[in-house]
Amino acid sequence: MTDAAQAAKRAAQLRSQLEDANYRYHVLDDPSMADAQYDRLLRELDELEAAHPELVSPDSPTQRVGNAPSSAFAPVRHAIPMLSLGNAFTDEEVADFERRIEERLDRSAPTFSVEPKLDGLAISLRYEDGRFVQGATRGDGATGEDVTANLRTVKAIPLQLRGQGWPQVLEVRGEVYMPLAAFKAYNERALAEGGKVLANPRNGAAGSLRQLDPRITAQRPLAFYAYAVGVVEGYELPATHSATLAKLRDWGFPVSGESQVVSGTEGLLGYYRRIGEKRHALPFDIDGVVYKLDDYAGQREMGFVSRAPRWAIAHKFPAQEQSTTVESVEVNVGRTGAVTPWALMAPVQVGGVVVTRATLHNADQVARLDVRNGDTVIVRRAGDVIPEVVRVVVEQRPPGTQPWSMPSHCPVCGSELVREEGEAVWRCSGELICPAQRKEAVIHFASRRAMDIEGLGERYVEVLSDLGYVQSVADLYKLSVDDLLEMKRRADERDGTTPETVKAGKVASKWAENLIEAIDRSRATTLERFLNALGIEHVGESTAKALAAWFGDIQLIRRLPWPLFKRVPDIGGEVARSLGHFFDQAGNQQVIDDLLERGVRIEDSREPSPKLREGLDLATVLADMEIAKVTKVRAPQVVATGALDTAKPADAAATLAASDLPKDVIDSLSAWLDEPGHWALLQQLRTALPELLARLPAGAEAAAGPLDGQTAVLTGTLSALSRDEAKAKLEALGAKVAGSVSKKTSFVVAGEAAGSKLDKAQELGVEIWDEARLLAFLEQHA
DNA sequence: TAGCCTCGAGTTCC
DNA sequence: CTCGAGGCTA
Repeated sequence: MTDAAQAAKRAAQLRSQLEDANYRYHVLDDPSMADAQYDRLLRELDELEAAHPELVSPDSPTQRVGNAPSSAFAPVRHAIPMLSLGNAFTDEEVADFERRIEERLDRSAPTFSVEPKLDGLAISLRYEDGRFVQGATRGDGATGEDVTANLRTVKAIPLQLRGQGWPQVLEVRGEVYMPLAAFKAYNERALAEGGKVLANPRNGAAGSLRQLDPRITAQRPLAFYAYAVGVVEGYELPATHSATLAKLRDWGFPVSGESQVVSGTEGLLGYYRRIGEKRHALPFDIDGVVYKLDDYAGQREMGFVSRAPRWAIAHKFPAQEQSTTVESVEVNVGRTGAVTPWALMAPVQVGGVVVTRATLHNADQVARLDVRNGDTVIVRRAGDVIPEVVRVVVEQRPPGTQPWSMPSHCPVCGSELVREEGEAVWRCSGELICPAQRKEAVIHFASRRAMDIEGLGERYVEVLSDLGYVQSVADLYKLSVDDLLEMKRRADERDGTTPETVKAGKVASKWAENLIEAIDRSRATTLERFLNALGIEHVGESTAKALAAWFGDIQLIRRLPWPLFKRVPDIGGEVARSLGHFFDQAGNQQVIDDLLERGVRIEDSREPSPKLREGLDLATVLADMEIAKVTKVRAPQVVATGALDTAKPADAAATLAASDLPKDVIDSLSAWLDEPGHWALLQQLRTALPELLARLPAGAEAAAGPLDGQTAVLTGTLSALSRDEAKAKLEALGAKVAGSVSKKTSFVVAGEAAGSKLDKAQELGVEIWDEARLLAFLEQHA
């Protein structure tokens, strides 16, 4: 055999191996070859073709890396037009579609071939004698663009048909798309390398096919599914669409594994529901499902209306992404004074609900998106719930707009807005004088997880606050039924809505009585709720619970020098200082006094926890205070000098100077002691420490629970008990209940419709309990 | 000091 | 649900 003949034989062998690997990977979803081996064979073929240029053919796998750029896309006329489909959005419309077919064909419950509708780009592929010769976009349906060179780079598209007995001429229609995982990976890499990221998988796929340089297309992770045929010559197709799909698969085309055959309206809607539920688990974006009458005879009989077939329809999911216009960018002032910008938009349906507003988080986010008044924006419901502005359509920006900027003063109270070094949020400096902050504080105070005043929502707090009835949260406990009725009258007067009927009067007084009763019920509370209700910065539910468990008593907590808060696990310098700052303010102490005076009772006061004993000494606390140079090692040495037991700062400084401590320690401590308030804080600590120690019960630890040291996470909806109840019961058995899954999670309790947390648990191999298992466990350890 | 894990805070709509 | 930031740990 000649050298050239041998090379030709080897090249043919390599091509067949590589195409086979492609087929197994993209069509059968059953890879037979490691990526590295694939690359090795491809390189060998490439070298072989370089040495023997006569061996290069357009259907060689080496050509998938893309050829040099072409200048434009030639128009391609579709001999059989690429149809568009009619849309159905409701069950009703699907039923109508099915009924029309039943009536016209005089059949009951006809059979349909159904499949997901991929959100990609429709294309047509032409094969002559089994070889891929031309690929075109859909275009307007009659004429598309020749993108053959780009399509050659898509590995899921066979360059040569498999098996035997295929038509002499075959046009295959299908969708080019970008799998979600590949899209994500591509963007991550692009971001890391400073390249351009793709906006979404659909645009990514469309943009990739319109690249003039196929070598760029080759870099994009595109995939393909076949769903129909166009021109077929020299071949008799099977009688049904579903059988044709099976043929396409045999010939080497990927066909959606989700396609099925169902019958009647019920079959169609059932399929729609099943796919809808699976939608987020699918590895690609879909925007609905497609129903096609399965038998070709029936299709011919049904015919067409204008451009769309009567025998097929797309049943669309409610759109998850929509465009709308920004009417204005407004700001909101929260409980902590955080000023958050949000967009007021023209109402638009997104994922089945009407959206008019979306948060923009903070000034940085507005700048990043560059949202301006009048802009057209793309809105999406993040995690299917919360509306979010994805991006601005800059091409549609009206002329003469200015970038948005954060106002310099609070829109509610006029105080200056300030931003802490290194923080993202701007805050209103008005604190307690800002009506917005006061209002939010009251709403938080009354909320379910705080004092739980039923019926006191945002609406009423707003009026109570505006009309001056409630300045501080303690004022709530001064309100009478008459106050509320008068307030309501004034509010109605203000709004100009006053139907003064006897009935309205009765309804109003019943409302007032109920609210007063709810306020009264809230007087009996727990320390945890009370602490949470105060609205101390950085102190939410979880921290409030820890404080309650460790210190047990509000009278102790409200007078504790701040470094002692750091004795509690999960409380560090920031939170401890925040607590100290809050209780240092006379106004806040007054509010606590007022609340207790007006009948608020903390019903679970108890001794501080004996676990505190460890570390309740001056040296440990001193090390906690984050004084420069006074470390864990140095603090005991400082205490040993006795300098802190002296009567005046000057004495302390003298004692320190006389000690054998390093000079830098002495200097930094002396400087610290010179600052206002620090000496006083030290004196407080010296009295508080022994007092606290004396209050600690000598008793042993509580009995061990069966879930001690375990962390549980709840997700989905439980049926027998609420999430809060489940949480409380698990905690009673010693477990910690966290909000998110990590590798530290001991087990995840998954109820109905569990979402991303369940996925995460599976990914990390965390143990998963269903509700039955939880109930059985609780039962057993009751 | 970086890199988890959590918690807090703000948010939308029914 | 998401983002930002605090606390803890290797």
